[in-house]
Amino acid sequence: MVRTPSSDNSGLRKGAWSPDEDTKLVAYITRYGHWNWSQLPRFAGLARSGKSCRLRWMNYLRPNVKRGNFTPQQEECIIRIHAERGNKWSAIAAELPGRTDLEVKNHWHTTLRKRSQEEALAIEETRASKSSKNKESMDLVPNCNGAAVPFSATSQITNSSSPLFSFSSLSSSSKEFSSGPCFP
DNA sequence: AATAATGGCAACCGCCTCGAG
DNA sequence: ACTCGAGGCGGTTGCCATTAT
Repeated sequence: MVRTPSSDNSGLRKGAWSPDEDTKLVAYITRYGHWNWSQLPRFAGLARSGKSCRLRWMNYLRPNVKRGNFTPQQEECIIRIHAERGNKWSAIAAELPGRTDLEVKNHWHTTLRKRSQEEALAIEETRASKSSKNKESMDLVPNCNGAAVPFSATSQITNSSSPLFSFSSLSSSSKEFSSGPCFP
C-alpha cells in the first residue's frame, strides 16, 4: 500500500508520507494557507515537491475529507455521472461532498467499473432474450437522492459517450447534476 | 500451512490549461 | 503573440492485505 520512501536526484523525498510530514503540512497550511504550492514545502520544512504536498492535502489532510465506504446511493451516483460525463473524476467528486477525485477514481477502477460492465452485459442479454420487438424496457433506478426515475435500458447501450453504460434517458435531467451535490 | 491471485489504497508521472510577464 | 511556471487532472503503478487454492 505504501511506497518505499526514497529521494530523487533533487533531494526531494518520495513515497509514503510520515506522520511528522503530515503534521508539518497541516500546521503550516492551517497557519498560513496554501498560497503557493511550489514554495510551500520550502517554508514548511518539507523535502517534498509542491505537487506532492498539494495532493496530500487535497486528498487526505483537508478537514472536510470523509473516509470510509461508499454508500449504495453514492455508488449509483458515480455510475450515473460517469455515464454522462466520462472520466471526469473531479466533476463526479464535486457531486459527492467530502469525497475526493482520487477516492472516486480508485473506487471506480476497483469496484464500479467491473459492476457497470456486468450490469450493461446483463441488460444487453435481457434485451436480446426478449421476444417483444419494439417495446422499450423502462426500469426505475434511483437518482442521487434515492428517488426512482425512469430509465431506458435500450438507449443506454447506444449512447456514444459511453459504450458500456450510460443514462441517456436522464440527459434531460442533467441540470440535476450541475445544480447541486447529490448528498447534502 | 504455504503459495498464488485478487482487491484496494496511496502515490507518482505526464499532459493540459491558464495566467503572468 | 509567445514563453514559462504553477496548478489541476486523469492514468498508471507499487505495495500491502485479504481471499482462494
